Amino acid sequence: MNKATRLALIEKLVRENVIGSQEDLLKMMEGTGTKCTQATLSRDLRQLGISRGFDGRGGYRYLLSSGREQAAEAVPGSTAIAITGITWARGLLLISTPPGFASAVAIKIDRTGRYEIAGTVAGDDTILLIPRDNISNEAIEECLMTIFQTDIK
Amino acid sequence: MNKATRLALIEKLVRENVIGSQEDLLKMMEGTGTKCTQATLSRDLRQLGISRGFDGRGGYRYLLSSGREQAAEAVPGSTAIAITGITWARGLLLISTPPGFASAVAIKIDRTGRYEIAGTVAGDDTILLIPRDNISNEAIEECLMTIFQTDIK
DNA sequence: CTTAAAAATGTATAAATTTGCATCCGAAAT
DNA sequence: ATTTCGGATGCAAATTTATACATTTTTAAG
Repeated sequence: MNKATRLALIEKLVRENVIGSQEDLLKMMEGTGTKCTQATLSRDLRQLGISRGFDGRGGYRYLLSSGREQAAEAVPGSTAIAITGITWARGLLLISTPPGFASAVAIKIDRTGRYEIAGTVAGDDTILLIPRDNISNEAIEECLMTIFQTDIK
Repeated sequence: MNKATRLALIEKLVRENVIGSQEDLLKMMEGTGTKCTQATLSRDLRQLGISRGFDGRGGYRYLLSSGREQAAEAVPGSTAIAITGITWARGLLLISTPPGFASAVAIKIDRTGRYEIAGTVAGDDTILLIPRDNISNEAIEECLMTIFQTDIK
């Protein structure tokens, strides 16, 4: 039994069940032959981006983070790692970041003054990037590569 | 001081700051004259649907449930001067403002309820204005002229 | 195969959050 | 003004989660 198997099991259990505590999850794992301690579970949940929210009926429930992407390990001083995902939609690029990081990343993009990028709008953990007319998605992605590659170790 | 005030303060603080524990939030509340105990905070957070997630850097952060954003406080006085530029792209209008002014300007636009404008999204220094289908760029620009001309001395 | 370094895990403990219970406070009714 | 009722709150205990530390396991390099 390896860690990947355990993480997969945990994600599956959390996705398919209403689980209110780590102890409950542990019990659920017992039958499967893939067990661990509560401490390990705590660490696993963080790695999976699974946090405890509310079940809407007065109780708690573990939930997969809405962002869906799990952030890579942080590299201090780097903003490149603050991009956790990108999605194209209607000619616009949605950039995901960890909570609170959107502004910092957007500012970095804005400062380059790249012509291809008409502008950005940053929320808390999402940036909307609007390309100029007649600029391809590929060109924009290349811009981002250029902007952030020096930050990537 | 009543509960509604406290809840509003808590939501505002959580929305605008990276808060990792209830104790931290308590300390932040101290200066405001609206205080309570950590136990009450725990109950308040549940009521507001605010739960603890991850900040993407190895720490924790309290988060509002499903990305509900809240309009910022309107800035009294002239907002016309707060528009530093506009750019059309992909049928959308990007409005630039000085840092921090986007919300105030966007609110002013929204309040007019102009039919031609489907909606706006404000970041910190940029507003994305989405025109309704089949509305010309010129019509939108005229709307803005109308909205802001009274502010222009 | 052996060794060194890194990663993973469990144990024990600390830290953080939740909750039971008693009390307090304010609104409505008498 | 007094009583009554229900929500709100603080306190302290219980519960739940996170982490420091030691140990084991895995990985990588000779």
